[in-house]
Amino acid sequence: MYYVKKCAECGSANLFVNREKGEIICKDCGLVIEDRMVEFGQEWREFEDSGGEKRRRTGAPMTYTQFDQGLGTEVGQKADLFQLQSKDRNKFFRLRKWQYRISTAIERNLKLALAELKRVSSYLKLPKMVEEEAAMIYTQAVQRGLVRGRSMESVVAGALYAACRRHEVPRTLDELSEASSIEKKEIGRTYRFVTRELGITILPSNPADYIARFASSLKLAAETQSKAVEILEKAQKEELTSGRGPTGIAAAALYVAALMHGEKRTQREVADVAGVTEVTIRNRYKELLEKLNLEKELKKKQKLLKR
DNA sequence: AAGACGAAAGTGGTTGA
DNA sequence: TCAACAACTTTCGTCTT
Repeated sequence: MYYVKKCAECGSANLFVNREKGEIICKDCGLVIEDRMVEFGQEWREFEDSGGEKRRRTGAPMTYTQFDQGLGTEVGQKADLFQLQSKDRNKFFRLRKWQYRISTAIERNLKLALAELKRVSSYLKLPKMVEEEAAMIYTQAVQRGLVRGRSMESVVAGALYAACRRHEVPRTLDELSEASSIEKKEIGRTYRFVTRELGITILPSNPADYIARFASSLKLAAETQSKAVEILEKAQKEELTSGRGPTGIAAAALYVAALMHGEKRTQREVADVAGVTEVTIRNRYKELLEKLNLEKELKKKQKLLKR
């Protein structure tokens, strides 16, 4: 659907469409081809329910997509967008006058919020799609009055965090916190609240998603990276990953993988980039060695490396 | 001296009555 | 709403390289 037929990376036509997540994934190389499949089943239904019959096809959902597409464009065009949006709303508040005040308030809020969102997003070097998704989530949150009683910034941060998770480019709460100067727990709270209220389903984040970023911070070879992922897969099977912090597991897997490939990093170094403590790495590391029988493999490699 | 290891106590969040 | 609980952190002493 949506006209994507081939993988941009390897040209394969072997694609997997995940409607729920709005993604197309190449089965051969794993590239996620983002398309504008803005299909949030649950939210749309919500709007259909409250928006009346006429708006069913062309109402609120269109606004999102227009808004969404416009996000990626230049500032000059942004004004048009807001006009469009208010134009769209005009129809609505002809019927209900009081809506006027709310919608202008929403627009004002949105302008500020999107500026903040952009700032944080560029600070974290997030992909455009994530930024747009976050904007969409934020827009919905505002329209549903979820910002009331919370600071705008914290909702922005929460929306960004959610968008990151949905796109499997996870940033830790710590990173979001640093970028937005909102407390970690506050972001977590609004994140949970917003996703619950909007009915956004988020897959539990996968430790493997962190590997690439951590590995490059540590300047580890690609080999080591894939070894770490391999270890992670085994760990999943042994149910070592459930309930534990994904970053800790990712860090431990990387640590082991680095040892095996003679690219030794100290626990401290790994712990720092992963944002966990050495103790956590040690615990995970111990579990990994025990449960996956990596001990002999590790010793063998190390003996080899000594010579 | 630096890193690895592990015990013990403390913190923040989840869960279930 | 509160207490029990698991995961994680902090701190610190000891062992290893």
